[in-house]
Amino acid sequence: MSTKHLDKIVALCKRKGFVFPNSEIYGGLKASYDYGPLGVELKKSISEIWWNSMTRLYSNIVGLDSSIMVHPDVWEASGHIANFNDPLTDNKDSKKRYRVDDLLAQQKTKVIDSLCEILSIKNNNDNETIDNISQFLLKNSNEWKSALSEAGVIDPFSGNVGNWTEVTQFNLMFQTNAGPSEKTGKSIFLRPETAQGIYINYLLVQNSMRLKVPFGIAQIGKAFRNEIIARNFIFRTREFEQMEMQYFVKPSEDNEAMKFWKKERMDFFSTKLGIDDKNLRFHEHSEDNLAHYAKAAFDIEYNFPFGWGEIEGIHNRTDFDLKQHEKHSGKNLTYFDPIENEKYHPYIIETSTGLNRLFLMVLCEFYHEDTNNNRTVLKLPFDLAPNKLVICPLLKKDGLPEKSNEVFNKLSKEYRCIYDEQGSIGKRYYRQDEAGTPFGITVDHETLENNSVTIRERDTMQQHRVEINKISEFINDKKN
RNA sequence: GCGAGUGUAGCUCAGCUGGUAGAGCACAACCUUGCCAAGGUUGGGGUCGCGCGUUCGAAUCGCGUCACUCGCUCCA
Repeated sequence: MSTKHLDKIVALCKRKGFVFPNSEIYGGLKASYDYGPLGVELKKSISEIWWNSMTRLYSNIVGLDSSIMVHPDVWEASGHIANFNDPLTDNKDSKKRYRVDDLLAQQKTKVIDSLCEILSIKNNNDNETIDNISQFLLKNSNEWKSALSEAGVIDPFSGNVGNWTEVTQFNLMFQTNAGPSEKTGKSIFLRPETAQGIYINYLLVQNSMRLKVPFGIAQIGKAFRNEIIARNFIFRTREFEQMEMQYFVKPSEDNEAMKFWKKERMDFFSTKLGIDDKNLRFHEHSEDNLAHYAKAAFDIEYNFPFGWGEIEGIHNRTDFDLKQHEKHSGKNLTYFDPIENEKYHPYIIETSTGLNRLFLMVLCEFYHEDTNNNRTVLKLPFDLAPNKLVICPLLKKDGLPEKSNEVFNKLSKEYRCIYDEQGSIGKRYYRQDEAGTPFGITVDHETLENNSVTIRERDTMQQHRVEINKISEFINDKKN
């Protein structure tokens, strides 16, 4: 596979109505995409398969749909605000990026002296002075664009004075105001992950459903991250859809639960979505690479045309989040275990996957170029295909369109069907191959005599003669 | 965010050193066609990403901007 391959998928997505660039008539909006008529069906199919498998296959997992906007203190508690508010600068020469306070802490005193002089900041030769400098540079970045270079701030990587960019701050979270007036409105954030909505509701869910540990809460919803860079089509976008399941366990049983979910989630991709094992692998986060809340973390990665990329994270978040929310809210968030007769904060095993990434994965996995027959085929499994059947009159005359409409009306009650009478029959088959439609039903003159049609299979191009009232039976038998 | 490259019809692209926009495919109508694309006729569709500038005149040159691709960087 190659990048060329991805380009072809992007082109197919636009051509056939899977994915369009957002705001295209205005020149586009970076890393923002819209899902077209076929795309919305595929996306829904994937999320339905996930939702059904989570909430039906496991009797101790229930669903939730929490709101995108929550009390701002939630993000204080979760660590999202504290961990992402550092002023940064880039050295254009070495192309390295630094936190300004870290960078200044590594400078000789004369550099700090000189900075204080340039900026007229009181110099106490301490960390506070460094903080003052970096905050000042952040607030006045326009005026003092070149202050760092002027003062001779050294790049520890190159050992030379850096060619520094103006100091900027990256905010992961989208911030806005609740209430129509900016003055009186409260500052709120669009959620950067759906998980927190589960944590703050976990006791309400547990009580209302009379759940006992271990139990899980599943949720599908949009999340927003102000990514510094967004690349690779819909792989990393600022607005995206998460499918998360947070599993609450006895702290002593966390390792076992991790093991269980690692296997379950890997199986999901291979058996439920039909992804080839050789395109899937685990990636374990090394200890010094773990997020601030995690004890252990595994990613499931897929072999995309642009390389291996994360499609799901399975993390042991311990009791970090619940304890944080307890601390910040002042409410008791312990779970009472009636069997052990004790109270504790459950450990949380998180399985978190990105719907948009699965969408891209599915397209990459099932995109095929059939060079023998000179056609492009999207070999989507039946359950994922946006349209299941295409109904075609062999010819656009002799009452065949009318008969086809009858067949269409009958079958569309059961399957998502599409009707096509335009062009030669072969062309119509090929058109639908590219859109992933698994079966073609063709009405011909014989149909008028004995009510039988031709069913043509997308992947093998084989044809079968089937009576109209046995079509469902045939398809249900053949579809997987 | 930094660096490099790209941006002409829905798609893939042509358009040499500046002189009033082209092809193939796709799409639509009619004909042809009796089961696997590319047969015929006709037609719709582009202020050449956007803006400013240089010029008598710019798709073609310059600057800016937006978007995409690649590398670096970042990634709760």
